[in-house]
Amino acid sequence: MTSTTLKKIAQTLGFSISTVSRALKHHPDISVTTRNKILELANTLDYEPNSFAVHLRTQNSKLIGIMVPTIYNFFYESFISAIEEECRKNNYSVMILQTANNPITEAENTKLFKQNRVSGVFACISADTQDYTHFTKLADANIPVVFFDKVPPLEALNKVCMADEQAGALAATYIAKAGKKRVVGLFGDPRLSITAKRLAAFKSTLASSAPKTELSILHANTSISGTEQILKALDVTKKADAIFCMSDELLIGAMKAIQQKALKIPKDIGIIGISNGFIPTLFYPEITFVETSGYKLGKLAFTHLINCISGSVLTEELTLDATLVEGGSM
Amino acid sequence: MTSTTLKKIAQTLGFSISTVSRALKHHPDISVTTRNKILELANTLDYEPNSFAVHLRTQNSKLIGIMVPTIYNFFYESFISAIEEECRKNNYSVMILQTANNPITEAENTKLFKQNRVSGVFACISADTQDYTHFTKLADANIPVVFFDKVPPLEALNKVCMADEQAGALAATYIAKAGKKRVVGLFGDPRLSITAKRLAAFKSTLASSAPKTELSILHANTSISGTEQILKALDVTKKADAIFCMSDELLIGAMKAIQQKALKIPKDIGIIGISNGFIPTLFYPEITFVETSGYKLGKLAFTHLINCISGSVLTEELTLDATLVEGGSM
DNA sequence: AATATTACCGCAAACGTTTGCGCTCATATT
DNA sequence: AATATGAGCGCAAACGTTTGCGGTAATATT
Repeated sequence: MTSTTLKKIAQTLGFSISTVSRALKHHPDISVTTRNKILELANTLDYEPNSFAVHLRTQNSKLIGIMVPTIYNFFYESFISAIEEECRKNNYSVMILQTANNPITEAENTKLFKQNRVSGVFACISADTQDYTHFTKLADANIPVVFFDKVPPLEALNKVCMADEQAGALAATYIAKAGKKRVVGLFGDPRLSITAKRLAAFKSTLASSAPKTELSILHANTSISGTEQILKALDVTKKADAIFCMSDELLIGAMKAIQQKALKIPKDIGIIGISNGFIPTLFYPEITFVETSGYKLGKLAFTHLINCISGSVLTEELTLDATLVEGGSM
Repeated sequence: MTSTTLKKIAQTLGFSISTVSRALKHHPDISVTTRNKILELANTLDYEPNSFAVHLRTQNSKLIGIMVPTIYNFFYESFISAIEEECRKNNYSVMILQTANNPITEAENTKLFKQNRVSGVFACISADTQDYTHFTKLADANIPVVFFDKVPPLEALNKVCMADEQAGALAATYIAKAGKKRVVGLFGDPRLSITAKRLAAFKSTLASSAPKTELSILHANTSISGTEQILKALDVTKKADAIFCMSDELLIGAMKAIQQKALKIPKDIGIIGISNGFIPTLFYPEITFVETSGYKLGKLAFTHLINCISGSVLTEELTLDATLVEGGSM
């Protein structure tokens, strides 16, 4: 059984292909009676337009690419969900590609996007990416790119980010208010702009709102290394009384160390993170965190990309506010 | 800047379109010198074949659809990763669609797959799905479907599943060997075949290898309801000394209850799950679990689908062995 | 020297749509 | 009764590929 085409419908009904095409999209040129005949047959024959033919003809793929390090991450997942929702509404399809934080794969993916003539792409770069030429090639091919979350440190790009400074400051303020004295800050790859921003704001806010607080900054790229760092930090004589983790991954690492040391939260130690909200609820008591909503970011990014596609191309950088969600961990 | 086509290359070089096309795929009819000229220009012009035109002409989308309840799940994620890996190797693209466990969305998605003329689809149905006609429509359109994980209770379908009975039995054996006396089994939606299989095997194995064990079976559809169930179960006078969770979601729920009750693992209570391996490592000590590898399942499913596409269509049901991974939770 | 073979390349159709334009017939306008 | 209007439909080109077939010129074979 080969799939039904306009031609087949036209032939069995005795109309021309163009009439059938127009009837199916309720073109006013077609009379109601023939339109109904055509619609009916199309329905029973389960006609679905061949999107390859459509896109080839219209020169509009109605396809949007999303590139993330991994989809197994609540933040990206919710970002993707938001995009999917909007795409469904606007008759777009999504093409999701993972990079696994590998710059080679990243470059490969941009080629795939180009082959598939995507109308635009959302990209979250990996930590190791230094060369951005594959992205400029996309731009050369008239494919707008909106970077989100982890973005290149370059000017004149479309970026949609969390308010990283605000998030860092919010956490610092909370720790200061709780009256903590010895704070450990666990941060990610220092090369990432997201790390730099969160770190700077966290540091300066803590310094100004609680000047006497001891603060030690640790860096870790994986949850395992996070565990090791925190275990070491907890082995000193003057133990920390609060930990701040700038990401879910690091929070997972820190929590394992705390459980291993059998420390009670929040009695023995307080902990606060920056998260999209899933990981903090896995524990009891639930972890207090600064919320960074991938969903809202996705909605924002989508409208921005649509603007870019439609031509109102004003490269700009948008940011999304952060809010604090209280658990019982401090 | 519009994208480069065969025509453009042909015109600037003075060759015909067909020569360019053949040269680019190293057809023996084309001389080495012209081939090199063409390859060079194509390279500098950054030529990428228009996949819409290719697929329209070849009648082969080289596109594979994956439908899952959610991508935010380590099991599905690793399944998808395996598929992506194979697709990259074999020049396929993937189209990932989520159902959010909504049968309406599920039906919509099959339409999208059909529109995009996917060569085949992997589908994991949602618990609420009762009507399978949208899948039979896919089959009518000559699009093979391989069901995985959660599959319809029908005959004559392509299915790729975990060895659910074996997984349930493995967990039961482990509990019996540990000498546990009062066991709570936390299971998912009883309508799902996956639940039925795991439950039956778990029950009978436990009954035969440790006949004197008290066993109470609980059902929960969400992690929250899992927490509630376990909290209730822990409130009775004769507390359970072991908990079995048939899924990650339920494990999360159970762990929250245990943390809330401040029980020590494994001293106060033992716990074992069925998982793909991520969630159990979030805790200390890490949870012992029966491994169900989404990655391996993906590899298996892919070769099966390729067989179906190539026409060696023998509807069959494949299963994948389960193995036990020891943590320190029992 | 005549013929057969081969290397290299172009023609043209087809995949399934969309859409500008033009055609025919019926109705409305003088 | 002659013309203008419009409703309803078809023609044909185009989107960018792939590919069977045929053609020409150069080389090999007798």
